[in-house]
Amino acid sequence: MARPKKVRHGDAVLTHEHIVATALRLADADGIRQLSMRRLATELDCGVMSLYHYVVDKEALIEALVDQVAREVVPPPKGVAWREAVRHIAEATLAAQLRHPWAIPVWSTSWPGPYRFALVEQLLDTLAHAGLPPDVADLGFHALTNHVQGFAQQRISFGQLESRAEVTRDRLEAMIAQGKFPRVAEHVEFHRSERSAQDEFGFTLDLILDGLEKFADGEKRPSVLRAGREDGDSRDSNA
Amino acid sequence: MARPKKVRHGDAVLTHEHIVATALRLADADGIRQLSMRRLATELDCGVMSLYHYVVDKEALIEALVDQVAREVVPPPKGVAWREAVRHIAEATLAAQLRHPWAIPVWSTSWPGPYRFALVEQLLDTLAHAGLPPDVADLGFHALTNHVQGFAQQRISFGQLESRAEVTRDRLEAMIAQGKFPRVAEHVEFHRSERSAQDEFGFTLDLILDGLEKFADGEKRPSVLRAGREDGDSRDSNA
DNA sequence: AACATTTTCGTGCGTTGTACGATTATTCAT
DNA sequence: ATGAATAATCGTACAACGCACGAAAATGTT
Repeated sequence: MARPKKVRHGDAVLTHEHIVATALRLADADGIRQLSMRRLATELDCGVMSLYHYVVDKEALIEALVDQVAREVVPPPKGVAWREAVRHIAEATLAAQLRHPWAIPVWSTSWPGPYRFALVEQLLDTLAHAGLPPDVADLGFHALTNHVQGFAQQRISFGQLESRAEVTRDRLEAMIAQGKFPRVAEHVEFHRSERSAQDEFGFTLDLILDGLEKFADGEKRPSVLRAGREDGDSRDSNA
Repeated sequence: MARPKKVRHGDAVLTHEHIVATALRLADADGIRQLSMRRLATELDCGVMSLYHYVVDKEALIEALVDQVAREVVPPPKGVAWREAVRHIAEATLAAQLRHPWAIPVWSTSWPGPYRFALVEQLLDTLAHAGLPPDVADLGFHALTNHVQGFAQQRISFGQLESRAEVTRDRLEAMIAQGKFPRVAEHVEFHRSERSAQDEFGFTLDLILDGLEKFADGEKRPSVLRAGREDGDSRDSNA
């Protein structure tokens, strides 16, 4: 009978929000690889299995974490032009991802939660009001999100390559020192230089937006795409 | 003294190539999540720790696996125009990734091996001969690779969403059924329709290439980028 | 007071990567 | 041929993981 008397160890009440918030803190601090259910339970001062009353499994937990990051993306002000709205969404999403680098690799992999759904809806809706043919809007959506996602990924990869992690850096230096990859060497040099501190993100963003805008209001027709869905923008948000 | 006599169980000789080839087969068959050192050793009919004589750790193994995928990308024929060369590289890379879907999430995450380095070099070199300002080439490189990577990612995500995995599909249906995301519903419908069977990949690829081409041979200057690196294409492959 | 429901969590199972050191096979100098 | 050095193989063991199961406690209801 030498059982511990109290069953609830922690002082605070255990809730979904509290669990997710704590997990988010741990992920921000030590990365997502260091986040285990055991560590999370220890941090929350509760038993491991208690967590499973609020979260079906670890995957669902991570989904919730990513969704919290998506939640940080503040929507653009109402009434701005579509290009500005898109730019706002893209930049805000990038910023949120860079604030939580661990989320970047899982962003596209994990199932989207409600906040990420809302974010997608927002971007799609913005593009739908841009006067683009529906097909172009659908494809443009992916072009834009791919840019954001890829840029974030590249940033952290190069970032952790440059800062610490001598092993990684030495490996790059060794590869370049072979002399077999002069263009890669130049490219790395470009990223190290101040030139690349310019608005790289905006450059490619504008490139995509310019490309899309050409299709606005019948100015140009998508050549590689078959005709279809000519209804235009008939359906509104509450139709 | 009841020790097993033979130490080498398998018949074939254990080499790095053999290990990587077998691991690749297992990954293709059951996905990378099912690939464990133990399973690999079992398949090779050797002890688990024997693997570590040829591979420093599992991460290095996976790097080698991804590099094998990069190896499958055949270079474009010599002498073709730069746009065709870029298109070739992009399409071949996409095809290789889709042949090994498990590699897609790890492609950007894992350290690049020699074959992926060569692939990067190839694309950079192609862009360097396109008459683009160096900065534009460097940024265009990322725009292109992000498109390939993102497209591949989206393809497998949507693919495994549509085929089996009823759970996942039901979750999407439930989200849409809420009626809060009409644009997402349309977008999913677009991807399900025949329209999206068109050359979506090429459309966005052309969009990027068109955008880049405007900067060729001084036709246009990058506006958001500060001047710099005006040397143009002075350095050749063997300078 | 008695019961039902929700919340908590200890125990244990199966699996993972890999550190350590022993064993065996191979090569080479003598 | 013989011994020593080197390379290759692998059994054992450890710490960590996600989580299934079912018991215990807390809380709510009547």
